[in-house]
Amino acid sequence: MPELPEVQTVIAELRSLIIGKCIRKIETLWNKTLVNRSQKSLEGQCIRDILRKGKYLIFPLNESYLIIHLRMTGRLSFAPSGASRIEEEQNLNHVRLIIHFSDGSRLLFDDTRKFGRVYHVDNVREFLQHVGRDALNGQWTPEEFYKKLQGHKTGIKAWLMSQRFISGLGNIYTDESLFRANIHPERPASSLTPEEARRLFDAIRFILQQAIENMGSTISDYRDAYGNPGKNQNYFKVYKREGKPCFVCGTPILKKRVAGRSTRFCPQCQR
DNA sequence: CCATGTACCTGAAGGC
DNA sequence: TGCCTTCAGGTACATG
Repeated sequence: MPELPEVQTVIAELRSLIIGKCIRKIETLWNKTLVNRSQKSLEGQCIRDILRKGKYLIFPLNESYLIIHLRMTGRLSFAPSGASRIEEEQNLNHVRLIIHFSDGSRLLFDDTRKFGRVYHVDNVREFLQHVGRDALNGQWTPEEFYKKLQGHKTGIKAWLMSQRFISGLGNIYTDESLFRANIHPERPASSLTPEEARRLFDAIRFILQQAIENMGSTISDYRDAYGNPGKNQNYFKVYKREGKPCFVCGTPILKKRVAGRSTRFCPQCQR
């Protein structure tokens, strides 16, 4: 489910809700959700900050780190102290883990499909070393983006989705970015011209920032930390629009399996 | 290195 | 209504 904009939206909200709070207890309701790779105790440690790299949420604690990946249906919901019926109010029917804070408030991790994970680690750098630089990291330049494409004959969609070179893009925003840049999803990554690479670079930033302004996209499961859906699904140009006319040229949008995923694109506009 | 398939899970939607 | 298949915002791992 959540890609970079959805994770960013949740983080922005959690920032004012849980930074500074201290963990009283972690309650696991599905044992595979929590992956503990640290010898430190979580109890008594406090949330010092909330960071993000790609789709990973990073919570620095006093002596270790909690790292969360929401995968397809993961959802984080904050329950203030005294909010005893938040599960019913927000339709949290698949709560897998609860962080109980010392002030009585809670952070609930709900995850229908059980793919999401909460990792407890000592070394973030080591844990995320195979994840490429975040798509919205200010260090990116179009020139560097172009250079990274070189030597990779794999399709541009697979390249963007791998998370190894640039992180944060999933199925929705990859398709939306490639449409905006007029680039066919099966083009070999290294075949992009410097001009095309710049168009794609600009398109990625536009698409992601627009989605963040719209509080993410809700297809079915995604909700923010307050249980509210996003609005960005109203701005899709190709995602879920197969068979409908392209907004630019009128040609029906195609749906095709690319890089193992359903891929939507305009065969006329994207070359 | 690269592409493809499978596994992990649940539930919604569509076909019959 | 019910049964069966397919599909879904993701990633890791095995296989050619």
